[in-house]
Amino acid sequence: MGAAHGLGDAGVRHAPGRLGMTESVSGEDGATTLRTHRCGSLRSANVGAAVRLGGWVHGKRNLGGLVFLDLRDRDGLVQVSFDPALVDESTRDLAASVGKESVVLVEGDVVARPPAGRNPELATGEVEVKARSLRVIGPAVTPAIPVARAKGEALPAEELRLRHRYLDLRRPELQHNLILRHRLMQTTRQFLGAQGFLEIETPILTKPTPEGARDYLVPSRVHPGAFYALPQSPQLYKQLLMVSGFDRYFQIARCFRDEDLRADRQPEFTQIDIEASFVGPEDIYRVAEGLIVALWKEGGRDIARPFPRMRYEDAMERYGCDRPDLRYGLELFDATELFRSTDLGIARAAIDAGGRVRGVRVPGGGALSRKQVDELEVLAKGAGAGGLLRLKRDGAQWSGPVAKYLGAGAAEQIGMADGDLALFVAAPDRIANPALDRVRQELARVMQLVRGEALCFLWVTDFPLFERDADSGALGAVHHPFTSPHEDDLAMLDTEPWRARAQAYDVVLNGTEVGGGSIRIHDPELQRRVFGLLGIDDATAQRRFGFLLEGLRAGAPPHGGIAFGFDRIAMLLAGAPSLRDVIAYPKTTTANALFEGAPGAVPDEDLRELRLRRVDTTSKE
RNA sequence: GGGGCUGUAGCUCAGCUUGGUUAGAGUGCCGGUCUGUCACACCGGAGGUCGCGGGUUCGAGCCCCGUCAGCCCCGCCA
Repeated sequence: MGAAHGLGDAGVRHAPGRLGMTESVSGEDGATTLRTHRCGSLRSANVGAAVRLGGWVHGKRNLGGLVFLDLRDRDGLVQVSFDPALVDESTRDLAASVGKESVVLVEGDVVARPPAGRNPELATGEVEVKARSLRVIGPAVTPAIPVARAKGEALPAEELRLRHRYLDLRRPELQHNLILRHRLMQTTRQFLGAQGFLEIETPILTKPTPEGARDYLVPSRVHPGAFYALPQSPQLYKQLLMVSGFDRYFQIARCFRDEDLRADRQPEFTQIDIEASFVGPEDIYRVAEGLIVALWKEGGRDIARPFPRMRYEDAMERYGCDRPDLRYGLELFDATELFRSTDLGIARAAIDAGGRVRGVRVPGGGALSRKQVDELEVLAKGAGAGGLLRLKRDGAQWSGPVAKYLGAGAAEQIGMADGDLALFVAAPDRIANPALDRVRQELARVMQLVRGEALCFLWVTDFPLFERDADSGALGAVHHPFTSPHEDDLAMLDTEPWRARAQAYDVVLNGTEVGGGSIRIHDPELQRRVFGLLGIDDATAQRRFGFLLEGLRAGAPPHGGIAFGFDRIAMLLAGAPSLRDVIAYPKTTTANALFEGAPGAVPDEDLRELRLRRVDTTSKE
């Protein structure tokens, strides 16, 4: 945080290629008929120039005879001085009386500041503008929330920041975030365009799909009682573009899902959507890695490729998670054999029921307090585990509830060194995996195992094609119903389809999924079989996805693709704590738009035209 | 659908544990002094539906119930 009124990011500002200064966006200087430069772009090289500036009054210092204004625009701040020797009294009085956040036009001369008067915390701190004239052309009422903040001053409540978004967006931090977002979009277009990908837009008003997330619905006026849906993704459209022969497609696509929000989840969000024909997974990996390298480079980070890969099966076994954070170790291991012959009831019961005992070795974990381990157990239980078994080594001493059940030498087999801790969950994998995953992540946090700014990218491959509902046994698609089975597992579709792998893959960064995709089914018969396994009969498939099946029958090339969460990437590269900080006008956790007040009521006559009627929902069901 | 945290001056917060005089601080805002500040400094002033509704009580910012909003999490997100 820079000193000057929280203008911020002083360290970043001077790092070449990082911050969205004029030069790095498009090379223009902002000159118009009303101004010659942007305020924040002035440097020592401009000394001697007569300039006209337009900007917002960021701060004001009135020393009596001498008045300073800090003038701000998207490039930054510059100090403007009103010296009684150079301006008449009325101009100086105007400068002294202008309200913060007013828009003014200033004419003046760029001068070098005397050495003692320089401000090293300001990019323009070597110079100032000595004003000759001032016009207040956009007077501002006192801002409801501060734009300029003192060092260490807290942000206003997020509710107010969203309500007065036009003010919040004036803050240099958010200006930086949106400028970065712009640059990432340009990088995407440039990179994919150069690879022969065509940017093609697909409809926003689409056909409702009962599968997957809830749709946002739009009533049709021309077809009373019928609805469009806003797209959850352009999936089917892009597959049909492949059928049409466009070969390589991309879109920076807005997508909509009517589900509950999180800090990293908005009801409308942006994906980099990619699809290509005559490809296998390797082709997608190559393009995706190239794009990611380009995006992170634009964000100021160099990353190595190719990314390491891990099969889904191995990720679950070693980390209990399909998007493991590889910035730290703490791999899981199987201790079933150690416990099989013991009298430890919990372990025996779990093993007899077909489960396993798996655990995590924690080097130096003996230093954790009883309370800290108790808290880990709370997390494990919250994730569904019955408990967390503890074993601790202190010199030659073994302690913890598990110690006395293990035979001689058993503890050594676990490979624990002096001062180590081991934590076990005895349960079937579907319970142990999420529990150990939580424990592992919390251990990394508590023990501060993540240091520096490591970027651990990873491909997770060979996801299962289906997941089985724990109660009904019904199959659901892990990725989506159009995902191609692994060619080696096609035979399993008739015998044990739940074991079949998919040609599906995710890109994971530090435990966060940044993208995912698959090779699609291009054979209409195979697509019908997969629909069938998913419980979608021919008639239903025809009704919902007839246009896809029809397209596949019209001569479909093998194709596949991937989609990246663009907002999430922007958030990561901006170092922002929330998706809301990289979206100009985001929604709240109840999907409200506080600034413009959406969603809103509509007049009854509009509803009549749509053949809709308001229904009283006050009585709870 | 469920759980947690928060809501007091324009903004950020204290006051709530243990109900009791006129609800405070910093900042911002308004007025004044000040010619090199950059969190300018100094002097003075205005500014409150304690989110909203109900209840308990002689008395509620504080206790209870409900409700609204924001944030975080679980479910959900093919």
